Amino acid sequence: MSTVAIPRGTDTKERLLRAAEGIFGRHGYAGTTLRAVTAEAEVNLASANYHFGSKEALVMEMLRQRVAPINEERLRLLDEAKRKAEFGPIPLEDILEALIMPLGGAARGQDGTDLSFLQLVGRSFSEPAEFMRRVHDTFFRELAEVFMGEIRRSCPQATEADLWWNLHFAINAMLGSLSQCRRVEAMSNGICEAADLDGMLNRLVAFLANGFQANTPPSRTV
Amino acid sequence: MSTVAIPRGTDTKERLLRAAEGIFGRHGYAGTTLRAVTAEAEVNLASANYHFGSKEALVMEMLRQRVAPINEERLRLLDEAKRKAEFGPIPLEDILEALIMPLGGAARGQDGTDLSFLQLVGRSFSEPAEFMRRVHDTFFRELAEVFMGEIRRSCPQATEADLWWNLHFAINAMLGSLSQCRRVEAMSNGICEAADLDGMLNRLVAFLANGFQANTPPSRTV
DNA sequence: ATGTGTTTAAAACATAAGTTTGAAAAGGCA
DNA sequence: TGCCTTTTCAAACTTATGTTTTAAACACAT
Repeated sequence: MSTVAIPRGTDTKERLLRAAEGIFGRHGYAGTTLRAVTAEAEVNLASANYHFGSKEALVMEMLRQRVAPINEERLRLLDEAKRKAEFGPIPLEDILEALIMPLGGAARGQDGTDLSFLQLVGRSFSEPAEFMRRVHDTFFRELAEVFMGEIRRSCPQATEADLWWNLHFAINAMLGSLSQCRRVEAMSNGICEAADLDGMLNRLVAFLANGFQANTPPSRTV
Repeated sequence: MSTVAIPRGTDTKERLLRAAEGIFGRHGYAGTTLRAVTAEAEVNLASANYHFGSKEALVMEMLRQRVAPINEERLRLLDEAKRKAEFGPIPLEDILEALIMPLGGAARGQDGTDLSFLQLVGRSFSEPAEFMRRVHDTFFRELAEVFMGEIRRSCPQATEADLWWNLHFAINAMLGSLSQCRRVEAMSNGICEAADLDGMLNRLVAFLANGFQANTPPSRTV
């Protein structure tokens, strides 16, 4: 049932964060019970509240530690692409790569690929819990603005509405597809392999880069 | 807090299904409590178990009643497109329209556009609850096969892996984007309007049709 | 060694939620 | 009307879960 056991000797706070990560990824916020987390972490139930104050605070801290480095890497890659483009418009594909590829790096732990981490990121977006919305605003609103700035420069012919809609589609395709990547294996009867992270991410980037080139046609009746 | 009140006179079973619909859409499966549902339906708490046997059965029945007509409409549109193409390969855009447009019709109730219905559909995909996975397999596995059959005929040059991955991206973009369509309004500071259902769906179809044309490039290192 | 602040432990508490129960009310039919 | 079935209702039951409490164990400086 559980994933790789958390090594003994690790201090309690760290063990809690690690256990929360796996359980949140697999079962979502509501399904993350402190009893399950403390059991997997092999620590006492009360220690969760002792160290973090509340379940919300524990999950928030876990997300912060996991998401912050990814966003830093995203901005770093975006900056790198900017310099590569000599501060002119960045090719859209490079922008999307900067957004997407850091997720691959983060999912590749020391003990192989951890797909439940991708679920975790996806859930942080789709969770209905009210406080998760705040979480997301905290971590992603500013990032979206920065990326939108570059996208705008790269697609001068598109309207603002076009760009925001396309970014919306891209973000949701990214989070949904990665979060649910196990499903494509089942659907395709094993032809697609989610464990091939690079393959998956490259396909995703190509798909979204193409999608972005859609100049939205005028509304038509269906 | 609640949406439009459910008209009195409606029989209990119907009231429960309608209330469950709105609450499930807004708060997900775990957040759908029988107490909240029966309160919104203005019926007694015990009636949920009396009429449906369990919370799972109530939600399942609600989903069945909502999803089944959509899938029928999807197959009808696909068939229509097939005949329009004189039983040759169907244009990819038409296939995607058959998949997506019925969601718009379903979200347009008698009292205006009901965006929470789109959330409902999206959640039925992303919910971590184990039984929701079964729900989904029940309703969508066969549908995916049928659509894949047509997609395959329309893209003879692509590999099976290409097609399944692209379909995966498209489905997740569709469900995620529609489910979270409120967010694009916030992100764009009101430039994008989710209430304009036709506009949103047309943009989505265009985006995905373009994305599908991505011939996945060979894996490259990043 | 002793005292002090920190961490862990077991148990209890309070609340929320799915379900069950038994009686009352409503509906239908001879 | 009288009888039977179906439905509604209020209340209780059971379990799950976040949180708190109190004491013991521990770490470490004096």
